[in-house]
Amino acid sequence: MAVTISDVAQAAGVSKGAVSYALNGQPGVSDATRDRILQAAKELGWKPSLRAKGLSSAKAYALGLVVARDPKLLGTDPFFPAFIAGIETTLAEHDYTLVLSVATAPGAEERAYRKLADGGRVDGVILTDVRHNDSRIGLLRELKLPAVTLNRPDADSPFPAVSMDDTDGITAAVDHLVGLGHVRIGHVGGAQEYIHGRSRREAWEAAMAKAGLAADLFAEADFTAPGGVAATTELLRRADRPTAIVYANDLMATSGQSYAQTQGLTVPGDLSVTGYDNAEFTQYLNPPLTTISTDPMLWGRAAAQALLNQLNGTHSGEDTQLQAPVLLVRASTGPAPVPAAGRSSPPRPSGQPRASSTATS
Amino acid sequence: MAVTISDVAQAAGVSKGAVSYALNGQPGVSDATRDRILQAAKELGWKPSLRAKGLSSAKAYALGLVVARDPKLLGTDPFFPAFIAGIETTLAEHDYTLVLSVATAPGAEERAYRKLADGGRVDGVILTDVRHNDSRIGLLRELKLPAVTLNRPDADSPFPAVSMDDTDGITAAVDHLVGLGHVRIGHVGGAQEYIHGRSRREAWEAAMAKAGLAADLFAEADFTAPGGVAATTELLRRADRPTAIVYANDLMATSGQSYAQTQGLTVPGDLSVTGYDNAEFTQYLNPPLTTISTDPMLWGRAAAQALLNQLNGTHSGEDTQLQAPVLLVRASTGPAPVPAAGRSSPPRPSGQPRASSTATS
DNA sequence: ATAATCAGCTGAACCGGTTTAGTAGATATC
DNA sequence: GATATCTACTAAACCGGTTCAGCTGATTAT
Repeated sequence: MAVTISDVAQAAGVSKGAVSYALNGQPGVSDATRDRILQAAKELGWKPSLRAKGLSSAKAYALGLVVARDPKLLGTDPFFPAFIAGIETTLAEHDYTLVLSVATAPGAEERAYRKLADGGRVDGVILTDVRHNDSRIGLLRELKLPAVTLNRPDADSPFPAVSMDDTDGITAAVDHLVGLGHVRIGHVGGAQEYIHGRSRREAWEAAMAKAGLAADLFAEADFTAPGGVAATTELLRRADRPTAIVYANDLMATSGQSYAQTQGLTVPGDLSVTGYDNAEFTQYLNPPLTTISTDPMLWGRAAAQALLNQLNGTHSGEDTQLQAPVLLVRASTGPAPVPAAGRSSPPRPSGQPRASSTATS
Repeated sequence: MAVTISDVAQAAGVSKGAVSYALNGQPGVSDATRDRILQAAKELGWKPSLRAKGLSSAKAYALGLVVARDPKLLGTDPFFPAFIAGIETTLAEHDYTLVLSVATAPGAEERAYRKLADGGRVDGVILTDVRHNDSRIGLLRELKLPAVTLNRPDADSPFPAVSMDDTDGITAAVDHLVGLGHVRIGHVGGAQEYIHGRSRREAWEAAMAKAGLAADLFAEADFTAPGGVAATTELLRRADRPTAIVYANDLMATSGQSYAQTQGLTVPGDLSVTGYDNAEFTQYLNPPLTTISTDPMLWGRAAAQALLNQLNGTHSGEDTQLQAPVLLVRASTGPAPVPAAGRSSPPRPSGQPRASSTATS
């Protein structure tokens, strides 16, 4: 087998304990001896066994992430890969690893958390996609598994939260559309079961109210592409159909925009569209999508850091608030269409940051 | 602390060893005693510590996956999430977990493998995105870390491979285009450093040769959207520019198609386009993308299974060959344009299934 | 009837670290 | 000069499982 602490101890002519002290920078060995031990360790190429370390120190040196999504949807969501990359950048500095669990079948999610907790495979977990009255926070409490949540749950939660407010982005999108002269601005929401589905809807409602507009063009969907089509269909069928739709994510915006086009509407001529997430492919759509650019990688970094802080006791007790995402204006939004009857002055695209190259004339 | 094997032993009135035998279904205890022990274990809610188990049995009960990609690209690639979900479905049955590592910085990849190997955090790894003369197989050999590779490396590899041949899909795409009357069929390849970048190119060349056509319209890209634009630009600038392009993945096809449209070409009127992967968003493009539908989830299942088989010694020694992906014909491919006699300007947008509302005129 | 075998169990060693209790020798204290 | 204190270390217990050697009492073979 591989070289163990005993081999190193023997080579350096000391006891196992001394090697342990030397390695971990603890007092109890003289500098001279420490150097000798470290030298021997290096020569033998000793890497302390994480398993043994974990057994005696009762730590797993791993964090867990359970992703509960339809794998079909998963593949389309740009959030997780970047988020995970962010987690990794933090973990790389603290020799922790990430244990990832994907729960696709119903009920698999709870089993996944139990699996991580039971054998002591992880020291804590990061909770994403927090739901309304999320049952997982009770579960984790029962399992005595430390955690951080992405955004603060609406139910009472003992866990620190790392939040990225989506209000500002949605507000900016609505304001942008209002500035373009739109008054019938719809919203295709994500599943309202998710708190980010809710908060985006509420942000839309608040922004509409602030502009003195009625927030009555709402259709709930489920963050999926087909869901986006269905919700868009519903909104466009209405007599007072919207001239602009704020979607709760890019995938729904993409499929909604595409659907509108197949119905003979031009984007943004007849319908302006905004997304959320800034998935890379959205800038290659036709037209490129105006969307809200989040930073999932930063979120991952911060979440992992918050969890590690909690584990080693340096948690501040405060929630972490990350910088709010910003609106990215592209060509899928344009001036509101002029009512066919009276050719009254259409609102000019006032001081747009970037020219909408595909604006209908 | 939690309940341990000793607690169970005491409760059942037996020794620790007996509990271990009973739990693992090994001989050495009578059925009656076994039942009594399992009963006691259940009542106490005992979950054997993975850490302790791992220490004595010298196993980590975890598999590793190192993903080395630009996080930007990662988020757009539908492959990994589904692939990981596939791995999970296998692991869920074998109480193993998945340790995921994302290496973004250069050099981080090797460090990631070493990190997984050194502490004994994983029992084996799955190698994706195999490269030409991949240095990782030597590294893993050195680290004595069992592995399986996705597709067989071109360098000599001691590890079993789980392969999904991409020849058939590309061949089908080319045949499809040939059947539509195309003769100038280009290929935008992925980075040729990757063996799947190469094999797709070779498949294209072979299919072209089979059809008696010259395979001279090749442009190498890097699987990214901007890369796809650059390669498409290059191909379309040529005097003998292609009437159809076979892209090595969906992302490049998406950006390439979008670029062609901004240049005034209609798809598929002037240019037919095929992708590879069947990312979900591709069916919501305008026009929906003809692509090759792979099954990353199945691949993940199979790869994890092959690795587990290798670990417990039941590996057959044979590579696993998965079912080849199939061509999915959508609206981005159509009949080859008839060469306009006198004019060199692009033909009129002929009967498009959906109007390209934003074509610059 | 005695030896050989075997099922069923126990006690202890072991995996590779951490940590505690204890000790020898040097230094400080009075 | 005797005692207390401190430094630098060692030996051993410990984490929670697995596994091996050995012991017992019953069954089978001769």
